[in-house]
Amino acid sequence: MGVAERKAKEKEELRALILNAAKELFAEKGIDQTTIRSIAKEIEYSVGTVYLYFKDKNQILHELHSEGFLKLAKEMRTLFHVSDPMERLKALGRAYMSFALENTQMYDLMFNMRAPMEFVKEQEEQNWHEGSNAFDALRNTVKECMDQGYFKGHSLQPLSFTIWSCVHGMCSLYIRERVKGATGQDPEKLLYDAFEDFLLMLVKR
Amino acid sequence: MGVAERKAKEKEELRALILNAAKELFAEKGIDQTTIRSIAKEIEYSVGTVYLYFKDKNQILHELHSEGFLKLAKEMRTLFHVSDPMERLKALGRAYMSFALENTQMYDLMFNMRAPMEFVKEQEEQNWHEGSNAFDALRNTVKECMDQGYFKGHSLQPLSFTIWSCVHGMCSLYIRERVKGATGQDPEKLLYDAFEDFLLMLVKR
DNA sequence: TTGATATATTGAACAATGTTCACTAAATTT
DNA sequence: AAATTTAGTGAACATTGTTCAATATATCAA
Repeated sequence: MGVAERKAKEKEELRALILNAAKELFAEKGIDQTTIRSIAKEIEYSVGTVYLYFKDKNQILHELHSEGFLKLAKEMRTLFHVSDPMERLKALGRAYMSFALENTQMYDLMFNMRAPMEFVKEQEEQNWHEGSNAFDALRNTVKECMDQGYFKGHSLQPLSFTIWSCVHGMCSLYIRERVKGATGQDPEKLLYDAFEDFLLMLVKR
Repeated sequence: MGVAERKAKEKEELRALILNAAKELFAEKGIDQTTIRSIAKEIEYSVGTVYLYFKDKNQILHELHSEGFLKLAKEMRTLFHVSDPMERLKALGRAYMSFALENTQMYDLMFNMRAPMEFVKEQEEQNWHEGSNAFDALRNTVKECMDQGYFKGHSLQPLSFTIWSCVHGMCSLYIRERVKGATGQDPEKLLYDAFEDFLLMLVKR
């Protein structure tokens, strides 16, 4: 038992080592530069070893994407004490956007890249937990706003999706470098201004 | 002159042949399957020939992306006869979304992929004509709406960007396969519902 | 302790990709 | 007809993700 236990722990450690190396390379150099070889080199193991702990690159990227959702959830959890739902909704949106701007590679992985979804598709239960949990949290807050009289004439599901889309769209256009070229303005400033503008739109009864 | 003229024409034809082959492969199989080799094979020339007409793959993808903008502009142009600016804005949004849903690979290339922007960056005048022209058209229509009393309290530039972001966000989440997993709903239906919901939001004075 | 067994790790090798370039073929000019 | 310019070729290179026979290390049984 002692041996098996220790072995399991060691396996876990090496697994975590690989993931952390991947995460660092990823945040530093972006996905294109994060090759299996570069990960192996970073932790001073061979490429083959990486494949003993992960089925393929998609799995590595999927696990990183899950860590990203954990981090995002953690940052958002601190906002659930805000009792006024509309204030909470605004704060959640701001937090979401800050997360995207401060973790561009990770955000891109979570919401734009194909790799994590390819991995999800290969699983038996093809459920994208991370996504549905996040969307549920948003929808719950929107629901509370509606209960307080906001969003008259709107429906919960489409409205929630619209809100998500809007903030995601801003972040995505920013990360994929479309903002500066199209608008001719400083992207970060425009993003913040547009977000505030969107809140204004939301709050109209 | 006759010779030089004919030669130039032949060059143009082969160039167009390459682009068309690329466009077809692209729409059919997606970007990953559109390799230089597959393009060369399609037109029955060697890989080397492709590189006589295009600097690199980024340039090919950039030209395709430009064709995409032409097509989108063409579809939108038919809507400029709508005199009521708010009606025109709605119609433009609908057309934009339809374009994205019916040309997913092309839309992805135009607004998500890195390749065309990499090419733009390498040019002397790093201006993203296609993007800024499209955004200008949107902004002009938004401006007209404001002149008619819509969007009180909003600013032109951030508001225009917000509108773009919202529709782009929906299309992007759809194309990158995040909608079904997160919302548990039929993506196409949700997109249309959410779009209508967004229009509702826009129109409130 | 030692030999047998099981587990862990390696890195050369493969296929696919974008890209280059010395070579050949064709067309044009002299 | 020869020389020159232009067009086209495809083998070769570097870089990917991925595999797998060979090797090394650790565990266990006697």
